[in-house]
Amino acid sequence: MHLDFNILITYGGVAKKYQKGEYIFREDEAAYFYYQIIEGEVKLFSSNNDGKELIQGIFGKDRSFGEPPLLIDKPYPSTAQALTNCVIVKLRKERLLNIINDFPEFSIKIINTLATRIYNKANAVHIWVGQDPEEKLITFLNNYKGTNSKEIELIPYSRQQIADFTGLRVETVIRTLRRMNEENKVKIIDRKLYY
Amino acid sequence: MHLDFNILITYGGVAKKYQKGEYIFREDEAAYFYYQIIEGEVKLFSSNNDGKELIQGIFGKDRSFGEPPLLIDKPYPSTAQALTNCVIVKLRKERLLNIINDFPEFSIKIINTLATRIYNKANAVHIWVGQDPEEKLITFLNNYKGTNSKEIELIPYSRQQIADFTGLRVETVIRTLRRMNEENKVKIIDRKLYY
DNA sequence: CGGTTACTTGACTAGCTTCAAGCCTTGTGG
DNA sequence: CCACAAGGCTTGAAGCTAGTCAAGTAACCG
Repeated sequence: MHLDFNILITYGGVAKKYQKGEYIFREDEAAYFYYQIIEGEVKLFSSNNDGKELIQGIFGKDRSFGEPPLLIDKPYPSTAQALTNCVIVKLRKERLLNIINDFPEFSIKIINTLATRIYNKANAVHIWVGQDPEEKLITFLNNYKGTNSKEIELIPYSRQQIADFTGLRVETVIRTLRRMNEENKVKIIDRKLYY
Repeated sequence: MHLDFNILITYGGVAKKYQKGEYIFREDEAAYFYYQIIEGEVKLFSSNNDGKELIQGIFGKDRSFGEPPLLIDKPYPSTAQALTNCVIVKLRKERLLNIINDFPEFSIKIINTLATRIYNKANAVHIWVGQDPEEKLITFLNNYKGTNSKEIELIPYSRQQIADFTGLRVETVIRTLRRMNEENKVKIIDRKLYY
């Protein structure tokens, strides 16, 4: 989802700066705002008892995030953290509802956004169905490409991030990718991963 | 989501019987219909290369399913199969859109439904974050109770279904549940599971 | 009752995780 | 411009444990 900047400001949205590493919201907190990224990258993740993270998504410019809990008045099931310095517009829930009221065509937009996210999550499940690490990694890579669709491209994630996306350990990711490189299933050039 | 039966029929919905085991739709098929269960239970699942299943959900009376791909014109990411003999209303996509047009308040309903599903899926991710089987099972059981919220209750799933929900193997589920029973974390009476 | 399905148990094994250590790259401050 | 710190990446060795396979038992259903 992505609302026009001018509309956001008109309805009382406020652009706020976040330092790299700063938290935008945390797991279990109540949801009061609609967030849309103007600049920078945001990581959305849940963590388990041991502090291990599972990344739900990494978002960039013009992406909104955290709407589902906002829309249904539930606490956040995950934490949002700035990966880089960011500028993010915050808009109070009531104001978002005002926008939806004043521009009914947004309903359709929201429905499509939410349906798309469910669809993507349903696909992401394949990552965890896969028994062996290679299957998980391939599914992860395909899902990433699905949203971009070029032929072969740089995967802009660190080994640790890939591990946190797939639920594997860094070492397992490294070893598996190395083997897949030898088998020409991925390309690793100068430590960078291509697929 | 749940539409009134009379409205469904008025707009051209057709009630159809499905035998136990019959498929309602399959992974990768195009989506043309809105489905709502009148009677019986439906299992929604994806499978991997080895034929191992991962259950996305088991639904009963008055539940609709499969809307996200329908709304965004994508093929189904999972398969729907009748767990019992079922009666299900099928409604062509255009007719569903007609209903939405004629009853604008449904937009809100749909948005809430979709937001709720995303929220639940985000929670379900915790199932796979968990390293050890016990953590996965506890998360699964909590998620199940979350939608019902009674104190202690029968879990109406077979060991195999729990395995397919959590991505574990039947044997692992059995052994872990037995240990959890000994440690009073769950109750097993006469092979039935309570939590 | 006979057949089918679900559940249970034991033994074994593969391979992921863990732990520990070292290397490479990048950015920063003197 | 160089030295150093910090973070990411890589490797090896060892242990644990969930998966696999095989067999047997209990419940359910017609």
